[in-house]
Amino acid sequence: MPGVDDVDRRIIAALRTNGRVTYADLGRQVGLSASAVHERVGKLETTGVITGYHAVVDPRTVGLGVTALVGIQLSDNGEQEEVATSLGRQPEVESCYAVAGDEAFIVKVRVGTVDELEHTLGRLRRLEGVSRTRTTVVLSTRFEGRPNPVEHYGDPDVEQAGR
Amino acid sequence: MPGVDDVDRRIIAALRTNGRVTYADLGRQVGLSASAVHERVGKLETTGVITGYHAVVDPRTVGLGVTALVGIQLSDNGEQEEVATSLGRQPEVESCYAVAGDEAFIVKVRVGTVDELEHTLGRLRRLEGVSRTRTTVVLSTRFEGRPNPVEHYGDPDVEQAGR
DNA sequence: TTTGAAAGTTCGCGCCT
DNA sequence: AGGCGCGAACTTTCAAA
Repeated sequence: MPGVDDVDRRIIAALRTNGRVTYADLGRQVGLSASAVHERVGKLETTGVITGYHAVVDPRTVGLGVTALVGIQLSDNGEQEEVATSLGRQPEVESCYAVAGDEAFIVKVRVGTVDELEHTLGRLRRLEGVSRTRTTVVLSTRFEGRPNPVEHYGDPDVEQAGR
Repeated sequence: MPGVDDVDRRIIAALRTNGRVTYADLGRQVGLSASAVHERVGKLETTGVITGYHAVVDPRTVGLGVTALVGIQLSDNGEQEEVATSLGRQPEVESCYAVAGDEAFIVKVRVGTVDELEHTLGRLRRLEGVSRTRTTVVLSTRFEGRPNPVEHYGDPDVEQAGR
């Protein structure tokens, strides 16, 4: 588990910005041959730094115009792991974070209509181990999943030592 | 602004799962020639259905091990649009949602350490137009940005009619 | 939408530093 | 180790039908 060096960071930044750049282009951007970049990207993938490449779709264009953030409280005997698993089975739940505070999870839900939201919330509330939900409706997404700028990528070791 | 048809939906699903598939492969998956797929994907891009392709990076491996969800309250004279713009200028703020409720925004922040989180929160609180922040620290990310299953993609018109 | 063909890309391998 | 260049196979990206 080696360090991610400076060239890797620039490769990562480029791939976060455009996940479909060719290795040839990437090489031009970072000043390496296509084969060298190919090799490095392969290593970043197998070491788990890059976990995948995904097209991002405007949810409204595919009938998912309603987004909500939902806090999930466990019941007294609620098992955190089991609830997490159940949440993972709900297709409307796009992201799931275990959080500090009196809620066990905050999840992001995407559905087509408020009708559907009502349905989905009912389903979440009825999951084994869940006592309460608290829903915040998203009115508009200003920006989302923005690639963090390059200068914010660092070697984890350096980060921990240096502050 | 035409409808997204069934083949488009399958193309979208494939590209959400693997944003780097070749058009040739895509064509095999959906039963079309590479050029036909190429044409369709180009159309999906220019009509704003597909907004981009991004590599997904494990934040921990690039020194961003701390995530928090932060609610932002406006001060009495706080201008929503201006605050949104300011939030967009903070590189630690990865996503920003305008929400219903007594907070104007909920943002997702990523930093390297809790020290840095303290710093970033101080900065957010001091932004023109912001009165309060309320921070929820993420303990673990169970899953994030999961591609919604295909059966959840639909023609927006059909969705609205059909429920 | 398909075919066809030129230009460009991927990706393994061996050599070089 | 890691980068480079080669080369065969494959992919992209046109135009024509």
